[in-house]
Amino acid sequence: MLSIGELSRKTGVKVPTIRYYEQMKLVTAPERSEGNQRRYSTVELERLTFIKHARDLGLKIDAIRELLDLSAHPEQPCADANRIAEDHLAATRERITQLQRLEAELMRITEGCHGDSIKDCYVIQSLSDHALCKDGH
Amino acid sequence: MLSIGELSRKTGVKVPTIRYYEQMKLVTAPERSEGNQRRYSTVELERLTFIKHARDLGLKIDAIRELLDLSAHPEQPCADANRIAEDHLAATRERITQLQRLEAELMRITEGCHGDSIKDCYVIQSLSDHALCKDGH
DNA sequence: TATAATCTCTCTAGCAACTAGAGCTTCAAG
DNA sequence: CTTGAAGCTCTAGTTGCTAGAGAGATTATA
Repeated sequence: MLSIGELSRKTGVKVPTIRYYEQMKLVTAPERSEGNQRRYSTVELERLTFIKHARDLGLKIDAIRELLDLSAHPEQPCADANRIAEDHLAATRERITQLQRLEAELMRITEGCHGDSIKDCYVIQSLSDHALCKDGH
Repeated sequence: MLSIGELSRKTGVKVPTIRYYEQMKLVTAPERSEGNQRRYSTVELERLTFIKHARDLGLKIDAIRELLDLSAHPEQPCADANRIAEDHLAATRERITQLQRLEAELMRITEGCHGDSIKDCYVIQSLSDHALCKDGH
């Protein structure tokens, strides 16, 4: 039986976050000690490891909840689990593309500045005047 | 003189967001009509355009406030403005790298799944067992 | 000028996913 | 048996908005 602190150390999930997940019903409320402290078994350790890993991958709480529900029904087809992962992959790719566009513009802005006082600072000008941008964002 | 709705249409910033920015002191409280409605001049239009552009680039409210303060002092050196933009560029690049690592792992996970029921679904397994990951995240 | 349709006003509350702190109780080591 | 760390519940704060209630203002048309 693990205390919440030990569970935290083993999973890398902070103590208040574990309690938050319990509130959000991502993890079920564990047994309690005589003095009302949480005591976890390896079942909960595994479940929380799963959650941590999924969160590190950027999955939203709702998506994780869905995956946990799915994994509770081992005989069902896994198309749904795949769909969740693929949706997230697509969203991740889109976000990367978007950030790369921003990177390009930020480079242009920071490299373009050769004035030395604000009144002819390219950074400030670029932000004021959208027409200086190369692409429409 | 523009009403808040007109300002919204011209800048692409939603009406409640404009009021929110006023509360956050990103834009100063404008004049009011007889009947207490906000009336904006082109000064505010430009300022809000600046803000919108910076937000689209992903800059945080605090960074934007700093840039606005800087642009109010045209005779000061623009090194600070450059630093803000460069900091943001660095953060953006880091985020891209991070997302690319996630993309790789998500690909591995979704492509690896050839089972047809949850009990041997690679997606679920990968999330449960961190050891299946190639890199340490 | 009356009236209807559309804006706008303030205020409060909610979102995601936590984090921080107050004030208290319990546990484990020596 | 004491003491200090860890745990408990509860509330409120974070960021950048968004939604809704219920009231008042403005504008276009009849």
